[in-house]
Amino acid sequence: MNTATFNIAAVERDTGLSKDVLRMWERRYGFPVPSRDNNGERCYPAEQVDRLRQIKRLMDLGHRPGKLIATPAEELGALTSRRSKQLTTDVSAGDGELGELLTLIKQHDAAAYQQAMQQRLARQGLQRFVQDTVAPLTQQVGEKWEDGSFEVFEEHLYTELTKRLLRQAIATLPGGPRGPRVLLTSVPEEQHVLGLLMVEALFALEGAECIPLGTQMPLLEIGRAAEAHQADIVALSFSLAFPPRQIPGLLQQLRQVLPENAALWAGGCGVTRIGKTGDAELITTLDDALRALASWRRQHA
Amino acid sequence: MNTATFNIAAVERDTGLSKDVLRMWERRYGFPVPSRDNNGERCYPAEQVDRLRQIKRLMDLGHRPGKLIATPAEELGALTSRRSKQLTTDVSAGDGELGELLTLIKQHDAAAYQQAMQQRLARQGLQRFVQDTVAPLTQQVGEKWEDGSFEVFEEHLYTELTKRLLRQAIATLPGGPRGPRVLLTSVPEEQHVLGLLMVEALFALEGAECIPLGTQMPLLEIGRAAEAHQADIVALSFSLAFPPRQIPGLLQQLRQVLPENAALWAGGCGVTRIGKTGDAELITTLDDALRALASWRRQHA
DNA sequence: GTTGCAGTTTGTCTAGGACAAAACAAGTAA
DNA sequence: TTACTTGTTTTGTCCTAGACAAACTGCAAC
Repeated sequence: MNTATFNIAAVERDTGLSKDVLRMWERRYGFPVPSRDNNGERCYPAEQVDRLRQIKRLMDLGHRPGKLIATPAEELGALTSRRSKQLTTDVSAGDGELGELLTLIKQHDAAAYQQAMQQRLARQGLQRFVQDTVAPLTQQVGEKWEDGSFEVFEEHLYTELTKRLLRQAIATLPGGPRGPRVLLTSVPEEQHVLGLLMVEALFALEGAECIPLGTQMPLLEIGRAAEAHQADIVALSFSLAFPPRQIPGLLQQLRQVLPENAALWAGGCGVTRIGKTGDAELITTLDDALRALASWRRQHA
Repeated sequence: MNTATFNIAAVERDTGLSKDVLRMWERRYGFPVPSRDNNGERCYPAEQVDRLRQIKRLMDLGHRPGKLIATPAEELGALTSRRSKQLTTDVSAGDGELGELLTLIKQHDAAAYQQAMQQRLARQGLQRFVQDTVAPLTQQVGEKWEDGSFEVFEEHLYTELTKRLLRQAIATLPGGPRGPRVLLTSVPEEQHVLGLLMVEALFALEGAECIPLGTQMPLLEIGRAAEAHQADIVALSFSLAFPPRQIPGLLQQLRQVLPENAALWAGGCGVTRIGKTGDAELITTLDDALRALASWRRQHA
């Protein structure tokens, strides 16, 4: 089976590599080399799509395409595991329980995972649950995915179940009449929402009024929403997969459509890769976010 | 303000119109006509981006670009309201309470909306809540958005809050050891999840075992997930915004990577616009979904 | 009505060229 | 050693312009 072939649009959808890039690589590196259909259009076999996704994964980790494409398939796996093992060990060493949670996901046992997490939440309280469980767990799932020991769909399952837990926990919190009004969202193309939910949980605990708008808001709409909700802070999230080149321009454009008195905060792993900018405050960790909130309150006391 | 200009990538992000289409329209229809920067690259002013989004909205409704672009801006609004008013009236006439819920969203009063919905859920029970409240409400929000009386961010707020309610309700249901195992997800580029959640709620009520994988799964990964979870049914959702041309090929490819004995169901407004296919069962309404489930059970009794 | 057939509209693909921004390497200064 | 500057290579994105197939329209015949 798996004799299906993919046209260039399908490959773009499935790998996240733009058509331009796919054609450019073919021209420059001689990979991928799809066959052609009757109209002379590219037909990618499934195996090339898989390899492309693996390469994209490594690129998001900081590797460069020229080298990856030159590397034979067998060595690709080795590349990653070497790099992320050192990361994984010092994170997971401290808390073997996280490993058990990961195992439940790996076994696709949704019910057991949810139960274990519920218990943890009850034991730790929401703040520590977010900081000591969800955050490192997400980190590790990311690493497992990077080194290939988690499939994409396993990461999706983790994300989906964890989203539900966090949302449920947030729903039980009282609305915060106290702190600033924080509008939480992400730009189009950026679909990762776990980071936003973690921040929302922490902010809601601090009594801030969070307005979750989900992901993928067009820039002009973010501006309108900020105005309509009279938001004090607009918080955006960028994941590692988001093209870093676009971020600075994007923040600049957003700054221009936002009300003067609204603060713009940009967080997530994606912003660690860009330099400082005058348009937005960059927030790289959950602690940073709490610090930023405290600092905002001091300035607006 | 709003003197910011957008490059072609930003416009693609914000409107959902591909770079190819943007350039083609410029060539053919003479709109949009962006200015150029020092490198000769296109710079779109904010107002053109807004008009493009409006046009895209109407296209998703079935209008054709050639005519829309020829229509002056003032008339665009009229086009839509005329078309959807007749729809709205016969839906909302029966239940004025839905109007109140819409008003709460329009006033951006998240807390009051959530409370009202919680009450409704308690009163109606989950099944009727989904079928008689969430489904028509979603329909109406879509129409309000189409005719411009809802902003995008208001639709997002509705979606986000309603997602939370449904997920919370689903979480309280016991896992179903009885029915088929249903894997719920959507393909990359398809981010709408409310429809999937509604189906999940109904199926979970029927005792089926639902495996929610969130949205945007690459095709090959859907195949792997179906195998790993031993899914009996793979249920996909397509919204109106999803390019209809891609759907048939996509279902065909998916059918090829799916285990033989797994059924493939495709639902959502998006599939109403494509013809019958041998690769998947098309499901256009929530009732259809329940019928399909009952039918599956009869065949596998 | 609806079925079939031309004609028109529309999106997507193709090709290759150009260029700027990012990443790297090497050399120099503290 | 570290920290900074400089030149070079790598890489993605944008550009133009042409071709074609699929989808839709309108008209005619049944």
